[in-house]
Amino acid sequence: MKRTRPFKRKPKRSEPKHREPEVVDPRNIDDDPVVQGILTAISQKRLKPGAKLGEDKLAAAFGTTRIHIRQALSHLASRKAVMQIPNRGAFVYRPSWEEAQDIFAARRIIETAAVSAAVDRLDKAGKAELKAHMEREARHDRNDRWASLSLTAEFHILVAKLAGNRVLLEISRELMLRTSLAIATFEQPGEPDCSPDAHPDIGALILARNKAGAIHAMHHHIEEMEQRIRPKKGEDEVDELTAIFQEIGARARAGG
Amino acid sequence: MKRTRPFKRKPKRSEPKHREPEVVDPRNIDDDPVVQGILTAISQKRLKPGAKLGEDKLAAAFGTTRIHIRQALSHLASRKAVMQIPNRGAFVYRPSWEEAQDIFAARRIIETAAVSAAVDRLDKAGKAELKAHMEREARHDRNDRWASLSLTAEFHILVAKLAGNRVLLEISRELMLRTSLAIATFEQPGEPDCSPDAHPDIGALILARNKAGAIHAMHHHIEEMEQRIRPKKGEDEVDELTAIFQEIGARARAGG
DNA sequence: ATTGTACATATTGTAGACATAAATGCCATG
DNA sequence: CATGGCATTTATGTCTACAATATGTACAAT
Repeated sequence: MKRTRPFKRKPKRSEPKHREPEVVDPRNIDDDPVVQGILTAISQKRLKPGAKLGEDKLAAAFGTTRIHIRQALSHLASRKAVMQIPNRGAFVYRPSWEEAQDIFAARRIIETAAVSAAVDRLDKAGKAELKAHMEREARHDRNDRWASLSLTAEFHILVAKLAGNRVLLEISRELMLRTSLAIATFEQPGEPDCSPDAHPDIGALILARNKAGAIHAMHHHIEEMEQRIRPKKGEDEVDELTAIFQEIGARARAGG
Repeated sequence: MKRTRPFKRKPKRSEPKHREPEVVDPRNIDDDPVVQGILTAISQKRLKPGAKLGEDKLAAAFGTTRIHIRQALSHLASRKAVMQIPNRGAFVYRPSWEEAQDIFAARRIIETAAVSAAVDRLDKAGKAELKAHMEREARHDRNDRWASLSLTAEFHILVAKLAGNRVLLEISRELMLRTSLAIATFEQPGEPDCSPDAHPDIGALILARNKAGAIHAMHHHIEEMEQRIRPKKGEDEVDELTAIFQEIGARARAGG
């Protein structure tokens, strides 16, 4: 070493100047490969609602440590993609029947508004994007279930993107994911998520700048999706039990 | 001990039966006192956008360890209440000007829909709640800034609650918080967040079941809020710099 | 046969220590 | 007087080990 300082000049640092963060790239946890992986697995329905997400197994699968897994899981929990239970672990989120209905209702509100804005703002680039997507969706292999699921989701995301509101886009993304969980929980086996003809119709109406028509078509489309799910009998029994126990628990907390 | 078992009967466990979680209380990270504390501090504008949230300081302030703080911060980051920057720490989120506008636009869409649903579903209990809130808001101490802020936020939350859609309610909560960050970032000093007469008007229209009128009033109210904020000159310069540096960074990454 | 108890195991939660990166202050140099 | 390098300090990121909790199995008791 060149020189040791014999003593500290200013032992107490002068009030650390709080420089606010200006020119930096904020970390985006959504780019985390673990988060991405779990999300795509869920939206492709390879992970079913209620499936256990063990930390060790995930760590081994993704080749990282438990810390990253924990961070990813807690992020997914705050987006209601997984449910965390103390000392038991993380599970793929399973919405209740009421929540499923609320999700569809929220989507009706938000996506009809998105369609409206998309029609208003439609420009050349937007038209091109929309046409490109519609072509891809028209001639994709319908037997490839995973591709179908991805494409149908992308259509709704694309409409939200064309609306030009990033906040609404984030919300739509989240609702899309929760929709696929709702469908996975309550679907009748074998039916597709979206009816195959709805997207071309909506797309064409947007391209034609038929605002009222497009809004109506989107509303109807989401309504149709909702009508494909049914509350499961077994679920109702469980919900009944849950309600009973919750009431008991509440009484216990209140009474003493 | 009573007896030691000489050997294991089944050394390999028979495929752990996956019991799905049914009757359990999922952890709600929102109940965490750290999360609560930071959120209320933000919505009361005691923490300003850009303020640094050091882990050690928070741990000391809340009397807990860094682990809990980290969890809370990462949760808040995924709700866009704080921004995390690698190796620098967490800061109270500061929305961009575009984001602020998008937030208000999203609120116009969602809260007008909420008002509409609230009018449809209004029952005795709802009327009572609404009246009770309006009275509290009418005769609160206008000099108590924190109480005012809480009350005005509660009105919007109450309307979302009356709409009877929990998903929409969560979204509204999140947008409320982000609104207060947007206002804190771009407000003209000294002006209140909400105009004082708007809430009684909207409440009266809901009580009168005047759906169209209530929707229009809510729309106008949010528009008015939005018109109180202005892009800051300094911010624009910074944004310009940010854009430049981001471009440079992207070029560097692309070029090698 | 079914229920209750105790131990074994697996998994999650937590704490502390260590590694690493950014920010600050000091000092030399132009 | 301003600027740039160097060392120190502070703060964050990560790992490892241990503790706490729940689950599963075997066995005893009714």
